Amino acid sequence: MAVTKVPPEFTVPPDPGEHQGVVTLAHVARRAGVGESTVSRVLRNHGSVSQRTREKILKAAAELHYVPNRIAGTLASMSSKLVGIVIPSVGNTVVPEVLAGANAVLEDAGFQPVIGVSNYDPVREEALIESILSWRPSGLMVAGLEHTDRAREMMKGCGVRVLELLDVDGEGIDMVVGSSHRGAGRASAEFLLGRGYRRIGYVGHDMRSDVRAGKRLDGFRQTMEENRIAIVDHEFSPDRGSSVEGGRIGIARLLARRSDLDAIYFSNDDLAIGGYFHCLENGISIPDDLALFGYNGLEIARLTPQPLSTIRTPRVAMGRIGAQMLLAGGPARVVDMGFEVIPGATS
Amino acid sequence: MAVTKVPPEFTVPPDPGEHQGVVTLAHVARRAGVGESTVSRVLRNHGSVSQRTREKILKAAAELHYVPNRIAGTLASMSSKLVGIVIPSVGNTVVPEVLAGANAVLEDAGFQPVIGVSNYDPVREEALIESILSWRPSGLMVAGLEHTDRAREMMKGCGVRVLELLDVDGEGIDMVVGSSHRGAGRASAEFLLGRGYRRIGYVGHDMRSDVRAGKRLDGFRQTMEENRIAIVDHEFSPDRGSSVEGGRIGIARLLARRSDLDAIYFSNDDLAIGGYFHCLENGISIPDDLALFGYNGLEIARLTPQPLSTIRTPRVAMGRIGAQMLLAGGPARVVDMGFEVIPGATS
DNA sequence: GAGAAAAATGGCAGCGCTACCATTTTTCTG
DNA sequence: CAGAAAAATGGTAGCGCTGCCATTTTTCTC
Repeated sequence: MAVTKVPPEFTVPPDPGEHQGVVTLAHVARRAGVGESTVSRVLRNHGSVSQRTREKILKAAAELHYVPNRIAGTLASMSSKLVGIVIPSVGNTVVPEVLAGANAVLEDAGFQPVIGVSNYDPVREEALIESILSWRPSGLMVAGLEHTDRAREMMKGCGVRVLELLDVDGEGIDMVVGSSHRGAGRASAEFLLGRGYRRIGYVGHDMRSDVRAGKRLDGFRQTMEENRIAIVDHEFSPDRGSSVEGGRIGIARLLARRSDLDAIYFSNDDLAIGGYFHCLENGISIPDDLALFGYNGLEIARLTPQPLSTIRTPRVAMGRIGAQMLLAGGPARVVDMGFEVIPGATS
Repeated sequence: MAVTKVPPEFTVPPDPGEHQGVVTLAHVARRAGVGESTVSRVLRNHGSVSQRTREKILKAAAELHYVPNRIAGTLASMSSKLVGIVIPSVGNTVVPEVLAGANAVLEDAGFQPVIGVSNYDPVREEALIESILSWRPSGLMVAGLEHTDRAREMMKGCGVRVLELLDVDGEGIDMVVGSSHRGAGRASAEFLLGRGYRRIGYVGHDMRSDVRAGKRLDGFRQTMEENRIAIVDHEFSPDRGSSVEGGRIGIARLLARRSDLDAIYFSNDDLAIGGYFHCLENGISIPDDLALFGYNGLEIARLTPQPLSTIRTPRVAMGRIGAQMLLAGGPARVVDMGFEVIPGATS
């Protein structure tokens, strides 16, 4: 059987609707009987055009179902309406909130987010940053302050404003909006010590990937040491990322080893809720038998039968303010949004 | 005081790093002493180039910190490595999972997602679709089958492959990957009726915005009616979107009116968990006094002291398979990914 | 109503890259 | 080693739009 050579015009995907190539600005101009630049002015609402031609052009554009090509527009104007966003994960409850705050601002300003997910992997993050920068965004938002050397270099030298989110403990590249995790850790320790707890355990997840959880533990430890008290024991859930299940498993293992703990500090609310469920199920009375403390101030942690003791950060506001700063483009600076200790009922 | 006219070169944002305009492919070509097309071939790894020149070019590119301009590349090649994604919300636990599945596939194929969030508003969705189409993506993923007429028209006529996610109950535009919500509603009713529950209430959130929740209720009602049993009473939480709190409030109100219910069907797991917490707090014994049933099969719903009775859908797989189909570009078709009833311990 | 100012409009050169073709160089063949 | 085939390379016309400038038209002003 002979091999049939397919003519090139049949290899392109079949396009529904009978159009010979897509409608361009030139088509609209011809149809409206005006010059291209006039059409461009009308569509961007920029420059002066008489009411009559404006209507003529709008009519022609609508009739042709014209959709402007922003790729071409961006290339020509050398300024894009794209903003790059690199986040460590989407599953996480925290990131979507920041994203929501940022997105609201970006959308109002006509910007479109281009998103990359690093899965807490710095190497992947580096690749994503490079890839996103190749879209020549007007700004770049990344989570955290820790990046590979090459990633930092790219972000410094690309001529694009960069905003680092969610953390202020460290050296920023350009603009930084977040809160102190070390400080949150210290505040957590102070809170538990202040309530008289002395035999405190820790349940966390993989520190290598989640640097910020590591910083919290750091701060926590530091304050404990300053009070000459040690963390009795700790358990790291093997789970990738944070999860309720990790908390359940972690607390079970920890309590199996140490039955004399009076409080447990969790690396975040997800784990803490898992721990809380474990206690509910096993008749461990909270906070009398055992106190629990988390981090994040998730909605659900406030709605459990006993609200969780935790620390809340203004995540939506971080996203919002971060995006505003990025678009406004002022001088490089660090904004510490602070945090709030939520006493709850589990400590 | 005289007005100082600022020379144009000082009105551009100050760029860190001393570069006179950004490095372009032409710079790399000059530095490597070769033609532009050769550089392009090397950088895209496409076409034949000798080892010697390849190395020369790569070296030059690295030395100049060259970052390709994909905007220009896309315009020239008329095919982009962008995929548009329109989602109803980010806060929702469901969407991130689908996103994660899709993103994994997209990234492996070198695509970058451009995301828009509609907040369950069809008008906003329409605007987002238009906006995203103007970036000339290679594909478009949208949540759900319900769109404004103009949105449908744009998606049909734009020559871009479209994938509708999360639902199969209705007419699709091009490709569809999801599961039946009406079917899930029916299965939920069958399950509860099969276990002998007869006095069933419903707690849901705003149906107008979340069409899929409405479809589930529809299917649920239908099966109930076929069995000559009516939903005793219902409560719609006024909350925007789904939330644990809405469930708590809803169940409280419903039980205040009707103390004789033996089961409650929730529009989703978030609400159901809220309901569950309410029961825990008020000493309502589950499932003896009252049975609970949700929808989604969230991780957390499986880890409460009593696992929630619910329905799970393969969301990550939906995202993954959807993205694969979109990139592969086969014929238009509908893939029903089905669902699974999780008996749990709350019914 | 002439002359000036302001508003409206069109023309066209790029933006940085890729696709295509032409040309040069290298590698095969017998 | 000539001649052909294959590999390597360069030149260049756009992709669709915007920014700038030149030109035309309208609106003031006295």
